[in-house]
Amino acid sequence: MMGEGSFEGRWLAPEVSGVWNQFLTVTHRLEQRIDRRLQDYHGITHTQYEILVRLADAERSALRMSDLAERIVTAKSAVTYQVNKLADMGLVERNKCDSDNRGTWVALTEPGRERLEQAAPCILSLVRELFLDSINCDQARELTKLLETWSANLDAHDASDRAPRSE
Amino acid sequence: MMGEGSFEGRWLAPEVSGVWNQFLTVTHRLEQRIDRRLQDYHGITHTQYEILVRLADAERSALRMSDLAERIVTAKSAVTYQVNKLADMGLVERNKCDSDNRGTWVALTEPGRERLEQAAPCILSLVRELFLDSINCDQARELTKLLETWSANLDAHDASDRAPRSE
DNA sequence: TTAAGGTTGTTCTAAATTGAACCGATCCAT
DNA sequence: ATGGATCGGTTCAATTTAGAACAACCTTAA
Repeated sequence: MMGEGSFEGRWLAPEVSGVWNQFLTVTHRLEQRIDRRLQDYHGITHTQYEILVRLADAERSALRMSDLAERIVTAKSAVTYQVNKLADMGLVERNKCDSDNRGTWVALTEPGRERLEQAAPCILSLVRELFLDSINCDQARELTKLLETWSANLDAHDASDRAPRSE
Repeated sequence: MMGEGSFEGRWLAPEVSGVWNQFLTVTHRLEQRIDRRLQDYHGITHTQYEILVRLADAERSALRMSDLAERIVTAKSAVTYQVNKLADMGLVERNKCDSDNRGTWVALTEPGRERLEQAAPCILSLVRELFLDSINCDQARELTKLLETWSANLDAHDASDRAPRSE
């Protein structure tokens, strides 16, 4: 009734399914920790922080809404919501786009940059402490390779998604 | 103004910060994909699926609310909410706890087990396709080690959290 | 020019998640 | 025992998110 590959109630070799479970658990816990740290000490959520980071990394410290949505991997409506909040806080600025009247540029303001520069060291030290410091060079290389593979898998899966019954 | 270790607008060596960014992106995309697949084909969310999995893996296919909350890494109130929904769907059953009158046992029902056995192969094949198949044995070992380290880091950080100014 | 089709971003609604407040029940010192 | 702390779970309000519907705009091809 459980199909082949069953190991007394599991559907994956235990050591393998363990990796996946722990992966889920660890990622949840990491995000939770960062979120709490940001809210407690810097008054912004992780999503908002990610927006500030992406903006700071961008060309003229500005991005289009859709770009932003793609980079932080959320729905467009969520970006609208959060950008509005950030704009209310004065950390971000909305400007019309000249070349395309539909578009909006979101730009980091000076207070926004300051807030980011305040928060970043705090968060990065947390990321180091929890995540990066435990990785040696070989492992970093290996992990990078894995992440690229997973990313490519997702891209491939994206493509095949348009034709649902391609298997 | 940006502290030491600044690389033209970044606050971490580029290759290192890249790992973290991609880690965030990949985990989001993975979860998104699994969530969509579950909702489209099996009418449950990822959270609900995780609850069913944990129950199926548990002793007598039952767990206490708090246990459940800890295992799926969410707030207790979210568990109450989701268990109620699952109970309404008939996939799960709530029972009073004999030894502790405050407690509630959540148990997988027969329909619950059936639903899980329907969904699991679908999800596991997706997990394999996107995540596991790209990993060879060495990498799996390495990844397992990393996950355990991260987990331990989080535990340690938990402990030091009670004394906020322990640094 | 214009109509068709795709893109950009917002709005609206429903769902999910969190954290705080809360209530019984339990535990443990005295 | 009994009073105070703690635990297990629910309830409630506030925040966040996704998705669908929508309006405005752009592009292209006839």
